[in-house]
Amino acid sequence: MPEPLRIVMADDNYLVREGARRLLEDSGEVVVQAAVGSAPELLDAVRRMRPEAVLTDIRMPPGAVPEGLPTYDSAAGPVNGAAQADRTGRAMEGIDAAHAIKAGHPEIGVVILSQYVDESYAFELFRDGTAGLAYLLKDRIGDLNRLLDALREVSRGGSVIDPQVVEALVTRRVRLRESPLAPLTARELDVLREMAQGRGNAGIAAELSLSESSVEKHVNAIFAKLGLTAEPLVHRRVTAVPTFLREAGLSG
Amino acid sequence: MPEPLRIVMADDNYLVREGARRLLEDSGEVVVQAAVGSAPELLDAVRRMRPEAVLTDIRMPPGAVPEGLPTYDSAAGPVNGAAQADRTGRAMEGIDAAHAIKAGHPEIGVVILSQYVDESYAFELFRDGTAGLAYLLKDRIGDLNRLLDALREVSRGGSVIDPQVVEALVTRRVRLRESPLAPLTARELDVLREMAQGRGNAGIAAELSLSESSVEKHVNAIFAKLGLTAEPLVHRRVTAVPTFLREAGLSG
DNA sequence: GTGTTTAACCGGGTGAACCCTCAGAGTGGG
DNA sequence: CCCACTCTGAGGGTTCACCCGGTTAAACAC
Repeated sequence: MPEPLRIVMADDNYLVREGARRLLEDSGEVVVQAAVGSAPELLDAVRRMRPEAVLTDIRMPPGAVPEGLPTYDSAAGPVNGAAQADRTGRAMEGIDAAHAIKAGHPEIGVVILSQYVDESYAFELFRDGTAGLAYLLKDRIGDLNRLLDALREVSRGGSVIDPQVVEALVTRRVRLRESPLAPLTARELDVLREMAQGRGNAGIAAELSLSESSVEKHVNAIFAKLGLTAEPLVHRRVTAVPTFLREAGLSG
Repeated sequence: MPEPLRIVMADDNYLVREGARRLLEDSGEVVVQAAVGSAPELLDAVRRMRPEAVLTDIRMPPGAVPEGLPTYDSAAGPVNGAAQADRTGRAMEGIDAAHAIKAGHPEIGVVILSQYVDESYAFELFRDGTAGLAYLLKDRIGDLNRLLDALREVSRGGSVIDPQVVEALVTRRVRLRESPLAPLTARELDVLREMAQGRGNAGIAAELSLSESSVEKHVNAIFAKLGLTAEPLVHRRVTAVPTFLREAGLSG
């Protein structure tokens, strides 16, 4: 049996953090040097402990965990967080922490755990390369070995990506290429964006410093490219807007 | 120290299920008779074990967990789930299971764990009363005692609701009353719904078996009640639609 | 029985949104 | 240099969406 792997782990959810820590330690294959609840605490623990690998949730609060909630530090025992900080809603603090860790300690592997497949997050995680990085889905970890294997793999510079995440990355590229917005020119997108905000042609003209007839020209082209042919009972302007909002959400 | 509480727990997430089970058992205050990964398995385990309390995630798949993923049954040891079943996307299987358990065994308490505050789920959980039921948020469980206290409370017929959930229930009622859609008559809502689907006045007239001038009359009243006064650069029809979609999502 | 509200519908008028044709300028590729 | 595309703009015409005032009928509350 190889020597246990030294890791630091982070999850702001108490049950996940303490439960996973217990499972990993009881396996005998991992030493959990710290189990923390926020991104700053994670970076601090990595600095102090120099683990071989890090296991973190993708959704990490940027501030400390709420006051009174304990985390675990093998050198100092349970510690209390600082004053409560509000969530920013950004779900990438785990990824930001991974990049920061990699920048400061390239030899430390990082395993990111995510509740959902989100190809934009995976894309962001791997933008500087995949070495020493893993992206796993919480609901598809069927036993502890899968997690232990990932930790070991990243600690020696390898990479592990859940197949569903790979598939999502591939389909994202295809959907962007096949988006109904793809044939629109930049100016047409400008006009459609203003249209989606409820502006009439005069309002769009004012906003983009164009004449109304130019706006009309663009609007007609937009309808044609989105395949919105004139139909007697349809209000095309209204139907163009959700198309734009849906596709804009995809790419922006 | 009182006698340990006998519980059955359910969560389709392996890390949460096995980690929480380990934490609870190590506390010495709980005996986990079964730890399962799906709603049917939960109901089956409750039938066989007759626990004093149940701890379940709100988001439970209706089918068995994927093949090969182990769950734990203290009488039978690790068991494998049946053939893989797709997720339905409904997040209330945990609540449906709670209702089923309460119907069959009123003396068994149920603790529901949820990742998010969702007042419609809480409303649904408590629609037949709150006795023997708890609704807790995973991210606000700071230590094991909070969970143990809830399990004990529901096992003796009490009720525990996270204050954030109570607040969400209260603000839901207020928001429904203050919705901009509240002053609209039923017929106006019909017209607005068709409008939101991109129909012109002629299309709405055809769909609702009305004349166009009746539709025009309703449309004008809708704009007035939504406070959408005529402004030179604004296309009111386009701005009415997201208002409707947002508010309809709230109450639907 | 009376009054109010909702729902339906019409006619007339105005303004905005399409829709087509024509035209000029700038940019980039072959 | 030529061609295609994008962007801009105008004029003329048609259609649709508002907007107002008026009417009738049904349902409900007082």
